[in-house]
Amino acid sequence: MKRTHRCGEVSKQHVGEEVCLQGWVWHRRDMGGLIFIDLRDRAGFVQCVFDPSRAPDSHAVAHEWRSEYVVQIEGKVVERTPENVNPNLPNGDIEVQVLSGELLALAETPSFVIEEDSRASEDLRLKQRFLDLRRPPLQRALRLRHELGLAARNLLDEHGFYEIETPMLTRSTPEGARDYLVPSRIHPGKFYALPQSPQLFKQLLMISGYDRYFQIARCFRDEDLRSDRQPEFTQIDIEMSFVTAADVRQVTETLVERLLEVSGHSGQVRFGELSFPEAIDRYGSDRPDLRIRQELCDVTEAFVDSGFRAFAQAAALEGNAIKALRVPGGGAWGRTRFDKLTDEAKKAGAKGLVWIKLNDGAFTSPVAKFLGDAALQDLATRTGALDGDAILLVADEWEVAATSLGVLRSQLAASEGWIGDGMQFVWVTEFPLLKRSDEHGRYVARHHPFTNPVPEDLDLLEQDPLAVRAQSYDLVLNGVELGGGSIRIHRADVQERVFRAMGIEAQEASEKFGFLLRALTFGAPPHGGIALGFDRIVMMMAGLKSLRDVIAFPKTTSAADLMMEAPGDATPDQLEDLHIAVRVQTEVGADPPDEGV
RNA sequence: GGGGCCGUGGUGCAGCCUGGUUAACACGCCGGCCUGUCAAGCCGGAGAUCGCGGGUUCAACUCCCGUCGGCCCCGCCA
Repeated sequence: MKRTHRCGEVSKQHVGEEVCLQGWVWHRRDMGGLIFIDLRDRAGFVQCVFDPSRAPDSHAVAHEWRSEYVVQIEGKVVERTPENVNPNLPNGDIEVQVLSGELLALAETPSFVIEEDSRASEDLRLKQRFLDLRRPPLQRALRLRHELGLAARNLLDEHGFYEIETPMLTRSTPEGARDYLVPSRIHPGKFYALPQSPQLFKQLLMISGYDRYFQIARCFRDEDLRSDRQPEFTQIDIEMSFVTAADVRQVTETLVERLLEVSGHSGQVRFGELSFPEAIDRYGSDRPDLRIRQELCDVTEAFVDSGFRAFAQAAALEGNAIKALRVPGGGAWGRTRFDKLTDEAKKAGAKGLVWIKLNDGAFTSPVAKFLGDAALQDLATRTGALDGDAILLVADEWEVAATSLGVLRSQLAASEGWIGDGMQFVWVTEFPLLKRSDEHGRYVARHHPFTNPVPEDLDLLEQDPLAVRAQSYDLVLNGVELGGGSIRIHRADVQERVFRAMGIEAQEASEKFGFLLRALTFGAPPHGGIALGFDRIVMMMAGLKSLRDVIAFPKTTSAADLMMEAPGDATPDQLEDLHIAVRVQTEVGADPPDEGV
């Protein structure tokens, strides 16, 4: 007999039916007489009853079954008697009375228990990912991932997009992250690079007239990892011709609304908008978490004529600011707590942190004596600080002052429970086109070098490059950057000016991006697009905190695959073919390399 | 590249600071009892020399150094 249903799909509507189920033995409860087995598959599980008086053969078989055996049962779906109903289970009102059972495959005792919330350490689970993937949370996450990917494809198709694949073996381009390189056998000494994103290809597709493109594209970046960063990850990559930033954002919002719907986040979503300066000024971050209500205040004015020399001087300087953050309840905190906050602020670039406590109408602060009561009262009014609160202050260059307090804002929000519920989407726009790079000693693109400047800022490119705004936009959800995009440069002359502003001369530009510059001379439509981090979207929609929980076979923080034992050694023959000599530092006492598989 | 935390039966942890008994506990596993359990229960049992290497010491799971691996963070990355 063939399988008739998935275990988790058997429900009250099947009562009376004869079914054949196949799946894994999950929990087995042997009463001596009756044996209960929860038979599990990707759809869920169902309780199967083996009754020695009704079907002695199958009962004897089930007696031998153990966890994770793969088995087949045939039986009848019956309603449970009222006292035996388990209301906590989706199908706890029914069970399968087994008539016959057959073993399909034995299983070793799993090295960790397959359960909803595993207690096993993550590296063990990663080593035996095939077992970990049996756990319901992983099964739900990968199902959701499938559904979101499918929904994205369908929606983009409905909006006239073509899904077009672009190469995985491509060439290294300057700017951006470190590339993963692939040596060429046929071209000795040359390397392909795995794409950091399909950026250039999608622009070329626009130039070729494909009008609307998307791809659920794998991207690779050889940088150090975090819980929200994997060396290979997936983007929903979108590009459109003859559009403005508003058009791209409109499509993106429609897409995100569909994805919310599919993942069960019903209700209206608002997409807020903040300019980059506003985001920095109010939240101290270019990806603010708007679930946190506390905002930064600008109190520069309060210090202009203040008796606190250090701050008065800072306030007087052009481009500087004094930013304040009100900490509800901070009045009760001790010295140590503020010292720790000061350390954090310094790590974030601030020169220091000033704190003021307000208790019973009186101010306490290391700098209280320099300020005087009137000034302190003024500060309290400006920040809205109440009795029992504290105020944190940083004086510095405007962006440094704001972002260092922004770091404290996020940290305090996490520790003090300031984070509200919901999905707070916000577009961050008007990013500066360029930023200073200490590493390169010149300006580099904040987004990427093909981002179109705001037209009215174009002439600032030569005079005041940092003041040039980009036609770019980031989509932020609850403090997590879901994606970003821009309107691209579609004129060769503008592209050359931008390269020049970044200190890339015409010859260098043509060496590195010649194909793009050439393509731009053959009739490029105005175009723009966006790339959304698909893994992050799934993570957020599933309410999870780690990307590893929404990727079937993720890598560790050292970019290793513990199950495959990747990366692995290459054989001398392979290296020979690739014209590669390996120079590894072998240290005395170091472990010998693993045997591998 | 830097900082922090962790590594003890199959799994998760206690012990380590204040070196010295049979390395505790829970889950899992094995066996027994049990016909309505659903994280089944009760009884019994097996199972670790403490990531690896070196050092200190009469003696190291415990102290020191190094190393490997995992996680988190900064730098990096969009």
